[in-house]
Amino acid sequence: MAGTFSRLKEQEKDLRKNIIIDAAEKEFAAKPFNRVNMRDIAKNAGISPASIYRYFPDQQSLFLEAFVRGTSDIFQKLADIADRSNDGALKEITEVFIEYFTHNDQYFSMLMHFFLDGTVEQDVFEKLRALERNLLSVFDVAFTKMKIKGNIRFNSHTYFAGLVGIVATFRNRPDKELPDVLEHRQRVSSILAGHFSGTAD
Amino acid sequence: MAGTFSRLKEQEKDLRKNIIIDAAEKEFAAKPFNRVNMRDIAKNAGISPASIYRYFPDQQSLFLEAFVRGTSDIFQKLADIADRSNDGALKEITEVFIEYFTHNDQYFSMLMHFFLDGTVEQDVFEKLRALERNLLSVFDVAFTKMKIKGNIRFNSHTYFAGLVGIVATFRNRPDKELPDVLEHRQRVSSILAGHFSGTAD
DNA sequence: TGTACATCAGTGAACGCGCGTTCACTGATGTAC
DNA sequence: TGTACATCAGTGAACGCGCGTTCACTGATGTAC
Repeated sequence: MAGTFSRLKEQEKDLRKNIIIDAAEKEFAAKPFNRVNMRDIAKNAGISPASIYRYFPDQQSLFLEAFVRGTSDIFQKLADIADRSNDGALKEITEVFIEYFTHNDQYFSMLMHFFLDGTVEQDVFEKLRALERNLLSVFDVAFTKMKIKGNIRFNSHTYFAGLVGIVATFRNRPDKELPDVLEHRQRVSSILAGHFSGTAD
Repeated sequence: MAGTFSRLKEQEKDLRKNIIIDAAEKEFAAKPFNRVNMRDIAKNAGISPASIYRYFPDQQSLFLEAFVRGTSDIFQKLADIADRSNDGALKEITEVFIEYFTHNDQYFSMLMHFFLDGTVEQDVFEKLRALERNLLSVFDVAFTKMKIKGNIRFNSHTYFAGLVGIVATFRNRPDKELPDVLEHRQRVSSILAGHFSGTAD
């Protein structure tokens, strides 16, 4: 059957795509986002640079797919926490968010890059917007359960922006190791959570 | 007198430095930060690219000096507002901050670049840290006057991060014009201010 | 079972561009005597 | 007042590197008959 056959071929192609994304992720984990390049990804995947272009139209698409695949687990996890809790579990969501992006800074840098760069293509942009909406709705759930005063969605926006700002502002430095950065971010974000819970600390 | 003479020469040199910084600022205002280059700055200043290197050791130093000069007024203004107020004037500080960085996105992008890049040199980094401390102390003054509960400096950190996140997260888009972005940022930041004032809205 | 042809993954090398920075040089101005 | 020399701003052209992407080609596998 031609149908089954071409479906098989599609699956094989997807497998090979995933190998390239694996390689990209390894590169992202090994060095700062802005120094990851196609040659190194190819080398890491054991293929030639030109081959990548059989699977991805350009670099940006590859990066986006890596980002989406790499962050889907954590976004799902955050959604689950919010859904299952009675009180919104804002503190836990916050901690998990901070913990994840502290240990996976590559995705945070990528996100900031997409936000700040201004040269992202339309369809890439749309996909990111969809992701952002998903994430915001996690906070919507939390704030709804918390019965927060005022407009839910605006509060979600504000809170999300706050978390992004915390990760953007407190970063690795010559004198600061990762555990210290994590601790500081957790402390500061718990202050933020406190202000949004009505129980300042 | 050799003293006076060489002082005059120093002044002239500073004047010429400032002409280059003027040109850099014009470039920053005209296009996204990451597309500003030395050739265009030189062209804008009416000199050759090589000449810039008589006044600045490298691009990063020029950018930093442009940033410091370009933002010193607004930082001073924010400090004044906090100092002169009785209640800390958090709302006004917030509005001015958001308004400035919405209309001078080049400096915000530059700041984010310095934060996220990771390849900034030690002395550049130190100068930015000093600037950040200055800005944080503005919020310290405000929160002290507001008699906020908890650690003052940590609250300043949190609040500053929140504002940074708001500017980083809500940006110009194909479908969003500058006034809309400003309005949204103001609305969201006033929610943030509300949570830090104990009067949620 | 064999032959001509199509399809497609894969490749090394090269293209092309942007861009920070340096080079080797010119020309004006100041200084020593 | 004149001459040799030092200093320094300024320059056009080139260097050098990184890097995304494309080119022209090979070789394996599938298809038609």
